[in-house]
Amino acid sequence: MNKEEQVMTELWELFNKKMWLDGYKLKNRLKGYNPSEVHCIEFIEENEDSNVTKLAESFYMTRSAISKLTKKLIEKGLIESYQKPENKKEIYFKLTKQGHGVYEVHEELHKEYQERDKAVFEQITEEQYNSMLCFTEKFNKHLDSEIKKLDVDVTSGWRDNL
Amino acid sequence: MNKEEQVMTELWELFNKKMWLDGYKLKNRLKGYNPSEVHCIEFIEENEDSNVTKLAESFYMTRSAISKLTKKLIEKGLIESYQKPENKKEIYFKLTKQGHGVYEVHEELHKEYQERDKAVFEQITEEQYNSMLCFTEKFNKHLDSEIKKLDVDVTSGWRDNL
DNA sequence: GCTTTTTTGTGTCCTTGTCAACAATAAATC
DNA sequence: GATTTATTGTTGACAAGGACACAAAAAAGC
Repeated sequence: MNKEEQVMTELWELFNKKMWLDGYKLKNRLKGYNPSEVHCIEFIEENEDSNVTKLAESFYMTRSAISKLTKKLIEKGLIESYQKPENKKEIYFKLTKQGHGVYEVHEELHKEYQERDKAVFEQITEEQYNSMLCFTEKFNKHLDSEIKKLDVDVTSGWRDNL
Repeated sequence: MNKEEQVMTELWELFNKKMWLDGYKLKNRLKGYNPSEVHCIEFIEENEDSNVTKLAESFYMTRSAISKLTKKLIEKGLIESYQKPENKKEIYFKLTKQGHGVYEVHEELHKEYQERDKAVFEQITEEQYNSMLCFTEKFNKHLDSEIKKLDVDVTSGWRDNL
């Protein structure tokens, strides 16, 4: 295996493990809420005037899926929707008090993850950080342009733009 | 945002994009097969005597899901199962000719991905590679030990070991 | 201004994966 | 060697998300 493959493989495993582990902790701490819901709450808190489309773009999911997810969050009383007088089409979301409670717990959890992984990051030198950031930035830009080339809406079904 | 968060965030985005993009290409090239199926075929080809449990562990999925996936692959004529005379419990899988055809196409696709992303990897110095591999290896080992601490079976439902 | 196109959100059907319970076999314990 | 425990794979009910089609509103073109 060449180094390129090796890096990608290791990153793949890393992500699977971290997602599994974080999800496991989350389900134990926030019973009744799954990672998607919490992730959604996090985004709404941190991005003003978020709507179905913005959430879908950010999560690389369909608008359909987000529409159902937000509906459920409204029913659970975690978020509420609002509109602006000048636009009758777009529907925005914000957290309720209860939703904010979930957000806070998740923030704590996030700190716990960092604490848990501190041992790893402490060993990373400034230079190594820069190497990685250099790599991730380049790769992200590259993928953005490749996705753009397709001229496809990331938030809709496959055939929409074929 | 500190560097640690920055790295993780960028890696997260990178993976979402790459998975979306590769999945998109795959669905166009191998119509009728989805990423899970192809991923499964790939693993079976590259790991002798793979069974439901090994697949589940590797994919961080439940045995239940893999059981259904392999069943479908058998029905589609892409893989076949076999047993060993000394063990009546474990069921192993291998590819059929048709399955091997799919494997080959996926290999080509994989090379295309590499070709597509070559521009990024060419800019990475040997030293930067080593930095990243150092990081991923440490992190992977760390996560392995954290998962092991829980003493939970990754391939079964959440409550099995609680 | 009126028509056409795009954007935004939703509903229905279908696929995929989890959860939980289960049977069959193997391994461990006594 | 018999009994208990763990492993392996399967199934059915359910939940999450995608595919597709649609209506309503906004934006663009004329």
